[in-house]
Parts: sequence; structure tokens; C-alpha cells
Amino acid sequence: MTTANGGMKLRDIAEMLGCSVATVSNAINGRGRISPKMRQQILDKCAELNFVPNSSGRSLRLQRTDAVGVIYAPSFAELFGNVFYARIMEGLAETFGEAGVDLVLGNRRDADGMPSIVRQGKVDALVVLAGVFTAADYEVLRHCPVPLCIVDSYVQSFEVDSLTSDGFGGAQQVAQHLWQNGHRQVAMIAYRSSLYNIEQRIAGFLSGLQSCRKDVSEEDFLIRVDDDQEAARELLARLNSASPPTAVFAVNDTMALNLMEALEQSGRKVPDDLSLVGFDDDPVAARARVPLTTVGLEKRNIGALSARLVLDRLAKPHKPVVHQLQPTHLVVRESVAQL
Amino acid sequence: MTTANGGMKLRDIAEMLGCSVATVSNAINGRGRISPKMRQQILDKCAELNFVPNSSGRSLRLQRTDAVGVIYAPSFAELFGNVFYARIMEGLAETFGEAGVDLVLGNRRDADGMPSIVRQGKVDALVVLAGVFTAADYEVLRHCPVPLCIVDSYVQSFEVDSLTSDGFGGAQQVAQHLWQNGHRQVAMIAYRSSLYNIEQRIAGFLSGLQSCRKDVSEEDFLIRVDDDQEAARELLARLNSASPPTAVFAVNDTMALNLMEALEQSGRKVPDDLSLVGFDDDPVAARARVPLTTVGLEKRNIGALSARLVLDRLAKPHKPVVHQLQPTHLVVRESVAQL
DNA sequence: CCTGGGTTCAGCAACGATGTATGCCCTGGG
DNA sequence: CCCAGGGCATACATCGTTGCTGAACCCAGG
Repeated sequence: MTTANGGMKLRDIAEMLGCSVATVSNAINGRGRISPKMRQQILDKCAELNFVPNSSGRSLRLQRTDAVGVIYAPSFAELFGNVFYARIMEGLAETFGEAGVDLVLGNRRDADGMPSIVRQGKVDALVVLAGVFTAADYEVLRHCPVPLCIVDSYVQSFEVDSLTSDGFGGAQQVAQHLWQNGHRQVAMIAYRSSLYNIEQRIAGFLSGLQSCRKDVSEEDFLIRVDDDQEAARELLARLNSASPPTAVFAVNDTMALNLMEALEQSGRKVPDDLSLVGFDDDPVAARARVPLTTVGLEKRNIGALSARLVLDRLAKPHKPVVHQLQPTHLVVRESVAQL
Repeated sequence: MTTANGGMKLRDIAEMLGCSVATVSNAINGRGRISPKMRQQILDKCAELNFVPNSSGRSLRLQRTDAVGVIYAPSFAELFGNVFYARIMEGLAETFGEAGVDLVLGNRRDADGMPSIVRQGKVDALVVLAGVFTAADYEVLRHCPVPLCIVDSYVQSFEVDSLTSDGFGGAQQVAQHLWQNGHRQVAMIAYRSSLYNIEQRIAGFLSGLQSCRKDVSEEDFLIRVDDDQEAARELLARLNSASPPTAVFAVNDTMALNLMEALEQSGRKVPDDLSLVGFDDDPVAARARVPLTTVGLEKRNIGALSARLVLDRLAKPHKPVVHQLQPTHLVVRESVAQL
């Protein structure tokens, strides 16, 4: 292997300056007692040679890697395709970078499902980008030997730091927005798989509707589907029913845009024939043929704040668990008609 | 620190089974000569305890980390926002993952510009996602002590593995496509900053035009700008000139879509008043109000093949340098009018 | 019973950095 | 002149893993 650092080590620096290895180490780390002159000499020499202490040796001794792992389910293939998580990564990379911590993408799993980077001791902590993690996944993570931070989900009775967007509040606003625009027959379409975020949005939508009209329950508006194709089929069916909805809240922007396309193909116009609202404020939403009304999240902040959470945890391993909620806001565009 | 692996080490396993540390190591790594019985005993015990050798110790001894760094200029903030690079990351993560190699995002730089992860010896190789790397950046990387692979750019007289998309060929096809549709007055808009990819696309477009009509040179069609705003201004100005273009080739989809918006705001229609072609086949391009004709790249493949290049290089440090070219293809949608 | 060859394992040193205990030197006060 | 003490620097052990060397062991043949 081509050795990093030109094969340079503390001992080489020490020999050049005629001092001991420990003194060089102390100078570099600003520790111990060294004469200012010697310290300066050492630092100068290191700068001149662009010397940096080897990380493996350092990690071995300090039991610390200055690296944090990131995992995502089911695989990274989806992480980078997902604009929402991409923005979070952006915030993570920036904040951790400033703190001198590197990010490791750990897609490999051991036999029991634990990320390999954790078992191998390659990281000091783990950021869990929720994605579609299942209960079984979280069960494995309960035994994670390093601190954890769950981003964009919340798992009951799992005592770890976490940070989520206020999907409940966002969906509430959607319900109220639709009501204020005169919509009385509304529907919400969500996936069957029970993920925290989805359930929160459903609960928020219900709560928003109830704040306008007392007697509403989930079965009055909720359509569960497995994928966007089924969503389109179901929606078109409802539109031909006795009391068709005038507005639909899709659980995320991707579904909303797919619905928009299906509606157009069936000869219907958004928002004239049907109002449509999404969730996430995906960049594509603004550029759709009919700019989509949706719910925006503080994407960059989520990453940065999660990183901060992890750094705090590493600094104080025993401080109480934190659960942060990030605000969401309605983004009004042109896909909702005023009745 | 909460120790990974429950603080378990080779010695603990050895003591449990009454054998030596070296034997355990040999069994795990399938090396040396051990009786089948003892080997099985050791492997079983490791599986039972979910034991994995500590990575710092291993790296220190082997001078190898089983990790590869990824860098991007100017910062990761843009990497994750860029759909094109996101897809490449997807391919990288997958292929490296299968090979048991982790990906490290190394945004920190040393004083001289060398990525910290390299100096610290945290990675065995470096994948350079070209982005907007400058000549100065590459100059620094010349001194990189670990193998390098440049993705999506090519630097002359820099003898390292690299992989690029065939921007030349793609742009050529665009020129011919426009010609075949009857466009005789065409323009191309590109940024002033001299990046390899951009220059390739310009050269390809020129070559494509020349294959249709002999006497063409760059100044006949090329408009250089600093950003998309200037691009829009310049374009609108040309449209009011004596011989306005009937088609415009934007150097990438983002610019094309921004132009599309500017054209609409000025009351012009795409493609009736002006045809528009982009480059990259950004997912947004398909969803634009007028679906954009553009050039598609083999995005996933780029990542996977780059990873393969790196793995091969690590296996055979002295094999000859490889420069791969990935094909591109025209994606015809609705933004080009037939005259 | 002894010896020789082959198999299987244990011990040691090294990888590079760092914390601790220790020793040196020099100065200032008695 | 000697001793005490503070300021500097050095040796040594340690982190967990692995390559190398050599030794113990077993079995068969003389």
C-alpha cells in the first residue's frame, strides 16, 4: 500500500528535532508541559511536512474514531435518490465537518443485522435516517453499543435521541387550509405500511378536520394503498362515486404528482376538477405543470440539528435523552381551488 | 465511551476456548493451519457473541482500512442536492458495500488542501467526484499518497484512473437532432468557467453542427455566461436580434428549465416560439411543464464502474492507468419543434 | 523404544499514538 | 555550598490485531 502521510510518523519528527516521541505528541495535541520554543519548533516542522498523526494508531489508543456512521433502510440506493434525505445529509456533513468528524456510510450489516461499522468500532455514534426502518430493525439497534440518533422518526419506549418533523402539525394545517377554501368532501391517501411519519400525518389531518367539524373519523376520509398506482386507481374510482371528494391530500409529493399525472390522463384538471395537496415540498413540486400546494420541512436544519444532537451526546454520554420536533409550514401554490 | 463489540477482543475469545490469540485471528481470517475442529469452535463462538475484530487494531497492523473516501468540490452541501451525483453515489455505495468497503465522506481539508481523511490514513483510496474542481485542486491531488479515481472529469497529464460520460457524443447528437428537425439558427449557452465536461459538450456540439454544415465555428453559436440569470437575459436579447435562433442548447437541464421559465414569463412558448434542449436527464426534466428533450447518462453505472475501477486498482497497484468513457443517449421529449 | 517428518499451535514483536510515572536540570533561597 | 522545587522531557506500558518463528505434539517406521 502507498502509505498515507508519506510513511511519516511521530518518531520521525522526534528524531529530526532530537526530542522524544511523547513530546511531539504533546505538542500537537496541546497537552502536557513543553517549552514554548520546542512546541513551536514541532508545530512548524509538522506544518512544513504536512504531518498528521495516523488515525488508526490514535483510534486504537483513544478508543475513539472521530467518525460517525449513517445508516438508511433499506439500502443507500434510495437515500441518494430521495431529495428529502439528501438535504438532511447536507446538513449532517456540514455540521460534523466543522466539528472535525467524518461521516461513514455503513450499508453493510452483520448476521444479526447490526451495521458492520458499529461492530468493527469504526464509528463513535450512529445516525439513523429513518426511511422505512421496521420495528425489527429498531429491535436490533436497541443493542447498538454506541450512541444513536434517530432522524425523522420516533420509536416509543426506545430511549434514544431523536429528531422529527412536525408531520402532525403540517397535516393539521392542510386540513384547515382545505376547509377554509370551502372543501367539505376531502380524502387522504396514505400507504398501508405503518411508518411513524405516515401515521403522524394521518393523525394530524384528522385532528385538523375535527377542529373544523366535530364528527369525523379516519374511515370518513382515509384511503390506504400499497403504491402510487393503486392510489390512482382508488382515487379515480372515488371520483365516480355518489359523493366524490373535491380535494385530496396525498401523503407525500411524489404520490401527489403521480396522482396529478393520472388525473390529467383521465381528462381531469387540477385544481378545477380536483384539488391536490402533497407533503415534503420536494423541489419538483414547485415545477409541476400545476405548482403543487404542499407542506415544507426545515430540511437543512434537520441535518444540522441532528449532528448537534450527536455531538452533544458524545460530549456528555449521560445527559438525558432529547427528542426534538422541527416545525413545518404550509406552502400554498396553485393546486387547491377556492370553492 | 461505550465500547463497540461489548469490549470483546480476540484475547477474550482465546481465553474462553483455551487457545492462543493468534489461533483465533487465524481462524477468523481463514489463514494459517488450524485443525478443522478448533476452527469451527472459534467461528461458532464468534457467531454466538457477534464478535468482529476491532477495526482500528486491524488497520494499524495491516496498513489498510477497508474504506474509501469520497470528495466533492466545493463542498458536500452541493453533492447531495445534485441528482446526478446522487445517482453516482448510489452506484458507489452499492458496489463498495458488496466488496466490504465502507464509504467515508471527507469534506475536511488540511492546510495545503489535501483531504484530511487521506493524511490521517482513514482511507485506502479516494474517489473524486469532479463537480467544480479547479486546476489548483487537482494540483494538490497530484500528491495524494493513496490511489485516486476521478469521476466525471478528465485531467490531462494527470496519470490516474478516471471515468467520464461521453459529453462530446451526446452534444453531437443534439446538434444533429436539431438540424434534422429543420433548425438552422441554433445557439448553445454555457458557463464561462472552464470545466472539462462543459468544454466537451461545446466541442461535441460544434462537431455535430459541422457534420451537417461545413463552415461553422464556436462564435457562431456559443453564448458564455456566469449564471442562469445572465443566460436568460442574453437569450431574450438574442431573440430580439436580426437573426434570432430557433433552438437553444443549454449546457445542463437546470439551466434549460430556468430558461424555460424565463421564456414563459416573457410570453413565449416552448417549443413553438423556441426549441430547447438540456443535458443530464435530470428527473425534473421529464416533469417540466413542457417535457424537456435532453441527453441521458448512465448514472447508476457510472458509480458502480468507478467503484470497480478503484477496487481493481487496490488489488493491482501497478496495473496501467484506465480511462473509461460511458455512453450517453438523446432523450427526445416535447421541447423541440419540427420546422 | 527411539527417531524423523509433518501438523498444529503458542509466543513475540510490531503497527502508531498517547497517558503516566519518573528523572533530569536549573534556579532561588537558606 | 547545598537542598528544595518547579518546569521539561523521557521511558514504558497500553490499545487490538497479525506475521513470523519456533516449539510441542502425534504417528509411523526402523
